[in-house]
Amino acid sequence: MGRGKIVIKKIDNMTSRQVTFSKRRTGLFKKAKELAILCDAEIGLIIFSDTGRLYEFSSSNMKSLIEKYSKAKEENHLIVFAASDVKKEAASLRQQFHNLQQNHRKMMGEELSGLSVADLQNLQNQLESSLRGVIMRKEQLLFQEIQELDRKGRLIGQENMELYKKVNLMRQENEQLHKKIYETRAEDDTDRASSVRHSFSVTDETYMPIQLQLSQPQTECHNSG
Amino acid sequence: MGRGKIVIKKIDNMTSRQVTFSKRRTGLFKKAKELAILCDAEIGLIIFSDTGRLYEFSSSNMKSLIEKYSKAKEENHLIVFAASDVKKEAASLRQQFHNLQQNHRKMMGEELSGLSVADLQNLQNQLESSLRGVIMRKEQLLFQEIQELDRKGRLIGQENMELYKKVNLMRQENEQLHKKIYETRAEDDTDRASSVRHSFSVTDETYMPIQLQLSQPQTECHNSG
DNA sequence: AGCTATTAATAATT
DNA sequence: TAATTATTAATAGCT
Repeated sequence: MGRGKIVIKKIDNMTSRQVTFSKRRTGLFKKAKELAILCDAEIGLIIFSDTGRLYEFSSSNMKSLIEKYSKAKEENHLIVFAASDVKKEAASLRQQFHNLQQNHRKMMGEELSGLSVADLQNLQNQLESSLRGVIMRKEQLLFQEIQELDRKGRLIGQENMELYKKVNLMRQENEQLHKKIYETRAEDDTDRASSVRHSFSVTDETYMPIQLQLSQPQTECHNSG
Repeated sequence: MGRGKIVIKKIDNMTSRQVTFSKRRTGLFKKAKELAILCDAEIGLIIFSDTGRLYEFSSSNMKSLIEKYSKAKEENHLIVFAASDVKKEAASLRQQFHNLQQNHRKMMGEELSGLSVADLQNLQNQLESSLRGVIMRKEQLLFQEIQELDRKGRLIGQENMELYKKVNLMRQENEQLHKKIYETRAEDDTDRASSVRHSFSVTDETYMPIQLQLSQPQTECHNSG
């Protein structure tokens, strides 16, 4: 449709490129308009020239068209359409955050200058109430820990008792065995037997006090022979 | 460019409208592409058919083109371009708000179940510190108020003293006037003069104690005669 | 910017 | 729906 056929590639000559751009742009806009009217279509056309100039055509309203487009694309949905909503939410959040921060600062004992005596009394009551709650919770935890330690201590104490009973039994068995050896070998070797017997002996008390220290490993009881 | 010339108005016949839409849409896209290539332009074309179907062409990327367009328009700038930024900010604010809220709840003595004894101790220290600050501030305010009341009370007391002095002076003046009348009228009318004299008299004490109650209006002092 | 020879698009038709 | 074609519209190269 011109004096000669052309190949579709970038026009090198800047002047003729700009001329062609002007002509074809006009033609494109015209065709877009015609299509919109003839076929009752909604059309948006955005053109940036190579120099960065913006040319646009919209059969209705470009902003609403872009919003409609973004909605239709679904992926961009949030990016464009919900922008104002997000902005509102952000503003609201900023406000909420600010309020909470003010409140929190007051609770931290900062920025009290604007408060009346009544306000301060309320704040004091709140803090005292919170403090009571925190102390109560802390004491509850500490009490639970003490109970747990006590329970473990008792268990270990019982285990100790059992072990002491065993040790006592073994000591008695040992003594009897020593007696047998003493009776069999007559009276010529008293010293050696006595020394051996002493090396296996434990303290005479069968009573073992229950101790609550958990850090003492059980093995220490066996080693103390 | 067809078998006959046409006028640019909406095509009534639905079938031929759809056919024309299809043909011209193809042609429009082709021309848009050609313009983009020939003149190195950035082009975006959005078409919604009358049935609501979306057709689009972009020489580069539609999203970035829309962003560029919005930037160029300036008015729409925030709507599209800053959308992602706003979303990020909103998310960040949500997070910050949540953190602060958690923190605040703990300070309010709520939701302490997740805290260790050490955490609780820290919280207790913070609350005690805040409480000290609040009480200190409250006492400061109360002290200031007391000082102010004291100052006002003293002023009113002084005023009272002045007034009492005046009253006493007037009483003396009164008495002297009564004496003059008594001397002039001889001794025949003592009772009447005495009653009149009594109606103008005030209490004998010239001493007036300074009172700090502000709620008592000054007029009451005068009435108590 | 305007002109026009020529190509490209497309309306009507099959 | 797709292809054909007569006709109009667009425009490349020129002035």
